Amino acid sequence: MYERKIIPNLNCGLDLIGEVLYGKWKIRLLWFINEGHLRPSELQRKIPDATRRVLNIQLKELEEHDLISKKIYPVVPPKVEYSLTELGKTLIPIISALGDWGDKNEAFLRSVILKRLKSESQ
Amino acid sequence: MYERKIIPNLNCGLDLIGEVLYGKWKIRLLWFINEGHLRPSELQRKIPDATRRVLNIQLKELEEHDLISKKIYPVVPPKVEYSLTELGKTLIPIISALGDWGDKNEAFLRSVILKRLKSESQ
DNA sequence: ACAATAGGGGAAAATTTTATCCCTATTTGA
DNA sequence: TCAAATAGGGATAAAATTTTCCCCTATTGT
Repeated sequence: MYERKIIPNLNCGLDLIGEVLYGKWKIRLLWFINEGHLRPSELQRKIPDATRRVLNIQLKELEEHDLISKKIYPVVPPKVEYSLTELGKTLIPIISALGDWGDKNEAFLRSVILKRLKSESQ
Repeated sequence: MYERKIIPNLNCGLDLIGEVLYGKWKIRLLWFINEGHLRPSELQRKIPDATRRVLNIQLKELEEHDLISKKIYPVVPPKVEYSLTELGKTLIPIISALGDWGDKNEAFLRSVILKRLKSESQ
């Protein structure tokens, strides 16, 4: 596992939530788990742009930060189900607000983001 | 400027907001600008852990995404003031909710984050 | 025997982000 | 005359994250 060389700041609430939510796929993982897609393979289907590997890594981090919990069923082939912890559930309204904001401003955001990407590659 | 090789997905609201808020200091920048710290040097004092350089870069991105606007006063020494755009202002309640969540769970979050950092470097 | 299924992980490469260092310019004050 | 304040940028290095590639487990069904 990668060992950080720069110790993160944990001064304020924003630092703390940043530390547990920073990760390209984490918010989506929480969202889809909340929607009932509990198994790793389902999550992979919902997030096809991420590789299995990253999803595993980010799921593990979410678990270590106690936002989700993992249940392993002792069957073959293996079955695993994730679920939100109580703490994780309290994030859902916030994630929902984030998604709503993005949806509401969808057209505008898409245009400014694309404009910037184009000017980058001029 | 860095040119991305992987084109970001812009499918849903979460993708879009992620694209404009992803950046280590962006949320704090928006927050402090909202609090009335408008000038680059003030923002640097509020966020001493970031270098001038990164703040400039992230401020520019926020500006290109139309979350903040920049006013340059033609004086010497130079004076610059940022302010939230109407769109930027609509993010404040969400950022506030993020910070509140972090504050409310401060003790717990700090402990799980530190536990994970330690186990990393075992 | 062997593929399919469902889950997972190590190592290294690639990508992206952030940090460091060194420059520019102008005016005020010591 | 020289430092401080104020804002900014280029080049490069370092750090962090994500992706790619290949490997493993064990059982069931063909």
